[in-house]
Amino acid sequence: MDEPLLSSLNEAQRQAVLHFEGPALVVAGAGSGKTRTVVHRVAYLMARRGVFPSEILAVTFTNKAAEEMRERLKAMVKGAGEVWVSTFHAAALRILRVYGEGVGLKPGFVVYDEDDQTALLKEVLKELGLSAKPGPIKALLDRAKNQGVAPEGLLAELPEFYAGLSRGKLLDVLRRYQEALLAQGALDFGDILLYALKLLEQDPEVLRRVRKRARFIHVDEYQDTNPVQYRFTRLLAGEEANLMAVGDPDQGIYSFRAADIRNILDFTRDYPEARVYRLEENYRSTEAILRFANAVIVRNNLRLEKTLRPVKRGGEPVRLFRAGDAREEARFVAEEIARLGPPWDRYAVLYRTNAQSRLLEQALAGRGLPARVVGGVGFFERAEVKDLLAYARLALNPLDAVSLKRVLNTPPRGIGPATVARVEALARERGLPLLEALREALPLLPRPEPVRHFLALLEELRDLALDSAEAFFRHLLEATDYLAYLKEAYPEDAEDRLENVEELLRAAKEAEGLQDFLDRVALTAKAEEPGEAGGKVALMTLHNAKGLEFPVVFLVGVEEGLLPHRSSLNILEGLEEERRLFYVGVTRAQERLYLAYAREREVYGRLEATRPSRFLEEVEEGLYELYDPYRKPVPPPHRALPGAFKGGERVVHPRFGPGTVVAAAGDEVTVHFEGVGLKRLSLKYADLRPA
DNA sequence: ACGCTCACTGTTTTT
DNA sequence: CAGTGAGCGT
Repeated sequence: MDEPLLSSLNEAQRQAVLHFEGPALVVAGAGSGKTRTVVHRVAYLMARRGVFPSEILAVTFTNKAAEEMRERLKAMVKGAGEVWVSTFHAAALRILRVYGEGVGLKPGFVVYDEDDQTALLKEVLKELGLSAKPGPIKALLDRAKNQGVAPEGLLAELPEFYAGLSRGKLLDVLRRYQEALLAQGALDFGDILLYALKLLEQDPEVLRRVRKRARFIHVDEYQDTNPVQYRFTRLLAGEEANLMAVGDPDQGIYSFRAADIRNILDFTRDYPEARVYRLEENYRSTEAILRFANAVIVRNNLRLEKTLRPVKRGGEPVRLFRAGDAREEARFVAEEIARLGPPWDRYAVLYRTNAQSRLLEQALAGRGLPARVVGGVGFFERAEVKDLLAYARLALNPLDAVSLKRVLNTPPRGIGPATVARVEALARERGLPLLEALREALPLLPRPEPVRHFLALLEELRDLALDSAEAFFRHLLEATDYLAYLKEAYPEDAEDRLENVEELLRAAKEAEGLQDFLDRVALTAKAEEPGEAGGKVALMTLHNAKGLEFPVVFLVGVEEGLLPHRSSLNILEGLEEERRLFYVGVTRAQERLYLAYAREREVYGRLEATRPSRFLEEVEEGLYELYDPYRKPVPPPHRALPGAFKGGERVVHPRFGPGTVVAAAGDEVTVHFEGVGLKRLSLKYADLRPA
């Protein structure tokens, strides 16, 4: 590394970069050059301190962040390719792939995603003859795993009946779930870290080896670590504790995932030797934006005192737009973007909940503005992609019953519920894995051919599983005639789905092998989907926006109930986290920041009056201004109410377009839409307006 | 065994 | 309203 590179840093950054051994806490405000500092520090360790790249670990929060760090390191210092840069989960999974048998994992174990987890939970409930909602149980399970406590420990805090089950029954479910999971060679997301931690705790030899590979540790976004990650880090750091924790307590927004900002607040207590470095000089945002941001976050109590100092003086004022409803809010965003002009990837629209994206998408599309939604329904969660992945997992792990059931009759091959019931009964009776039972059941079936066929297919796939991931999928598509099935089963949107399959193949090409591919997929967040080039307006939740920056940011839905979200209000410190979320959104903006709220908004399809967010009231008036350049000449016709029609009236529906009322009876209206046909609508729900 | 229609349910955020 | 699951008709 060149000395001039060091001189390109500010004083605080330089101090942090020069830190050598022992623990360090880098309190890095938004836009203060955090990644830059870590990258320089790693480079400095290698170039000036004689540390081998193979002794350095850098943990990031997302794969995307890991990738970026890897790239920047490679560009700066030779040999950086050997630095271990990874997310917590990817690091843990890697450890488990190598040493997992030590904690009872089967080779070729698979990682279940949320859907699989829910599917298994449903199975268990069915098996135990209980009717309960899987959702809350899953939440409980996740919480226990993220906190690293046995489910019994959490149970005590719950009401006697939770999710419609007594404590005893609930415990049965949780135990049976874990048992089933392990029996079929699967881990759920929470297990990954938990098992890795267990492994390091109980096997000194493994710990020694991993420590050798992680003599100097960096943890990014330390404020988002949960108790398991905390213990994992602490154990790995050991006595030497060459640990650099980097983060910002003001940006801790993952408590629902059991992240605890106390981990960063208490760092100097946990590591009394720690040196503290504060990066408060902000290179990202204008002074106007930062003054607003500082005014927001200063209201929090649970923080380390910190004030961001702008490098960019002055700037456009922060602007607030007050819309009548969400549609108008969306229209404002679209019109303002259109007015300011391309390039479109300068803009981001941020919101609290995914449900808010729809209207925004529509409004942007209506103005012909290209947009991409980051997150939402993830690529790897689409049915056709999940089908193919299920085949792959099954090929690597024949014990995986969830995947087996998914593909058993997809594409349809004549294996129906009757057969499944029979096979499951046999499996239970004889204590066999499902696939074994399928084989054993052959002589007992009235129509064994389809099953025999399926078993032969699996054999074939098992051999192919060792090939490249791409070759595997190509063969799979051929052997199952899957594309033809897609066209037949989804005549409406077969094209999109075929495109998704293409995308899967493209992604598979990048992987080292099938196992590697599946691991990557399991650890890839929705927000990091493949494809999706630039040149588009970015739409995403505030959570997804963390770590990103945009010249122009629209932060919409700044309302009571939404931001702060209503669900946070009865949670201790929930309000502070909502404020941090707002702060994160605000600090994404480089040049211009727009805030917006709507006076009424649809919730569950019901219209509700709203109030502006208390966060706005907390900020002094002078730090933002009202903005309304599009005073509309004619207010849009209001939604039709029951009794508004007799028949013959012209109306407009957001999806079906213009139409004519054919018949009306109270709330029920029948409308003929041009080019669509007759539709029966309920005025209570349908957004039907007089034309 | 398959596909369709009908009712129900749910929205906080995601590695 | 939209997405999902259950039940029915073929």
